[in-house]
Amino acid sequence: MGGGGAGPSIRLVAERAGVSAGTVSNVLNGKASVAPAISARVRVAVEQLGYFRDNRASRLRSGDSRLAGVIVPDLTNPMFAAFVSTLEQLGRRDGYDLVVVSARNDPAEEVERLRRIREWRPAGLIVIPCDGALAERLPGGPPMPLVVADRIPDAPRFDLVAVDNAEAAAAVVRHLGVQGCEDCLVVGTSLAISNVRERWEGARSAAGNLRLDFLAVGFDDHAPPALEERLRGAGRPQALFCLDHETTLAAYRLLGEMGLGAGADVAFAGFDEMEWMRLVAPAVTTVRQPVEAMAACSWSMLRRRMGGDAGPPQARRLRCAVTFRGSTPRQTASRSREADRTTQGG
Amino acid sequence: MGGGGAGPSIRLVAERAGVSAGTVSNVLNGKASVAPAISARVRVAVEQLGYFRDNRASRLRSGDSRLAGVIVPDLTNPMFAAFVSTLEQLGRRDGYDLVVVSARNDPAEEVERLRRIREWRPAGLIVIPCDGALAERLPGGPPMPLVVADRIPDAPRFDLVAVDNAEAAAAVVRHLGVQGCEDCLVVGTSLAISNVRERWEGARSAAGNLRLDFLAVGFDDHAPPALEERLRGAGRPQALFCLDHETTLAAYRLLGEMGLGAGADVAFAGFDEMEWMRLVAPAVTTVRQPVEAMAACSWSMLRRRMGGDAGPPQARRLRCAVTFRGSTPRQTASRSREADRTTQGG
DNA sequence: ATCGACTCATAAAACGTTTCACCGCAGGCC
DNA sequence: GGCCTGCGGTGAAACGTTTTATGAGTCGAT
Repeated sequence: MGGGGAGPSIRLVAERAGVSAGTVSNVLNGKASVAPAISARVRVAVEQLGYFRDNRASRLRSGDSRLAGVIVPDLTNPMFAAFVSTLEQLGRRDGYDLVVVSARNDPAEEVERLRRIREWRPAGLIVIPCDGALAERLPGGPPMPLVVADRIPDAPRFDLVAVDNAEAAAAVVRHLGVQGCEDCLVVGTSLAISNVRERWEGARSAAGNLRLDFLAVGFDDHAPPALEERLRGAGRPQALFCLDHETTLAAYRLLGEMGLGAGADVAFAGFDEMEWMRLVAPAVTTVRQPVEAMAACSWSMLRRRMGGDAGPPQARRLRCAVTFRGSTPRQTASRSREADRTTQGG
Repeated sequence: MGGGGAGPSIRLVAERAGVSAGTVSNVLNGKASVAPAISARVRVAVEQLGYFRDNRASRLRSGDSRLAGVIVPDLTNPMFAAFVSTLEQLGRRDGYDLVVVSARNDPAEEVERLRRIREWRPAGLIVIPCDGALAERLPGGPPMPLVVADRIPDAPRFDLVAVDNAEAAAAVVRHLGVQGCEDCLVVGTSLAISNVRERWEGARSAAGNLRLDFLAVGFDDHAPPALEERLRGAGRPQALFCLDHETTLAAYRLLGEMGLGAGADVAFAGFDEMEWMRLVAPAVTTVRQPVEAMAACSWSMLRRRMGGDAGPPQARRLRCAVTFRGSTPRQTASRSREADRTTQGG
């Protein structure tokens, strides 16, 4: 006995309590009514043997999966970590086990993870895709409840939860304009990510007579040379606006290494508020995404789907909060100096 | 037939390919040799039906679990996130699925998570306990391969991977002494956590004639009032040394809110290097823990246990790196001023 | 021609659980 | 006493897979 896995089986418990296996199951799951005396005997046997259920058999037999998969592009990104952490709490509250995996920003790994998760027969999936295009390279099988969060796949066949990227970016750009900025370099990892694309378009739509220029710097460059070049010398823009977590961090670090002061030498704004942005001086103007709300919204949508709702795909947009801080100061005094320097633009 | 979970069963594939279920299994797992013609037919059928294995049945039947559980106190702590992320990569490399859960710094939740994970019959567990005492309130059952990381349970019955806490803290304290500090307030969440305890003891052992004082501030206080009181007014210590991630962040934020400059008004050092510590001015002196190495070490120890090794528990200590930066400056010039202010201490 | 050895495929058993059909039995009612 | 109605328990089937014992067939050597 003892079997492959450790631990006693339900049959052993049944034998010890002098009842049948079905009765033990009924006691443990409360599905059918059991006489108090028997129930007590069973509980004692469970306690004595240290029995605990084998979910593999349990979930196999009862088609009820009570398992949900979560895939994020990168667990070390604090935003995604918060997302997962919130989901975990919600899942637990509703009696679901969560399988959390990170795709490490690699579409190939994403699809591989999806394959493996699927083999556990989850009741639903919440995915933050690492690439807009690859979100629909989902394994073919039967459609499974699926919520796509944060980043929008190219084909809108799924339930969707995201933030109001364009509006948030527009707010930042408008602010820069009001502060007197004349030109701004907008930086992001890649326009292949829907977030970055939407933010860039939102920024452009609100540019007014602020000159905008976009630069894609990719993921793994800590000090992107292309960016460094743009910040060096006479052509340096008055403002720098970073469209995602990675870029914001990399650019701010680069500014420091180049001896440029955020706010003083270059106005600086970014996405994805993190604690340090309030700790530095001057503090950094950022867009704060409502991660917890996004997680909660994703979970409730997924629950509805797992409950059997088969309506058409829904999309929800959550509003971001922009906090203006010292890193995007009024450009009055410095503008003349800057204008002098950037004669090439005139 | 579709059954409870979605997707076709292995029997359907077998029927379609005109073979038996066992043969399909053999083709898919390569355990026994199958004639090339049959193998091809089976693969075609698999492809056409979109078959994929049901791990619940698979792992149930073959006792092989190929599943490992990971429990950390808090996924939003970047150190633990990095730990998990590394583990995930290693697990995948070795063909293991990982179940990752966070205990949210709550021992009760930790034990509840452990219970639930256990029901999936994992082959092993890697735990960063949220509390030294509660690590051995493990569910009773049969002993399972288990590696405890980062924090040391009170009873050393398990394999253990941790860092050289005492030595790292001692290095920081020695540095403070050399810089001319006379008194230092040491802050940590709780001495119930072995890390904090070891660091505090290491600090004390290296104090020399530097006066040390310890303050426990708990977890959820963003601006711990007790700490604020100690930093206000005449009794303010010359140096502040924070013994863990949470405290370092909270204390640094508090300094800012109080208008005190780290380095200028109070020498400041902390544990758990994070990116912003290099971004602020002056940069923060910190102890960097080798998280990735800790994860790799945990995994290799667990693999050995899962492979059947039943030797006595082993313990490994990894070395931390201390980076001295501007937040712990030489106190020569300012010491006289400070001494003037802290007349009560003279 | 017979035997042994080897290769492949099959049918059935097993894993641990839940569910389903069934049955004994007590009690109330006619 | 016969009959219906529930209650509370049982044995067996089922979930989808892997494994094991078995057997059918081929080939080469005696």
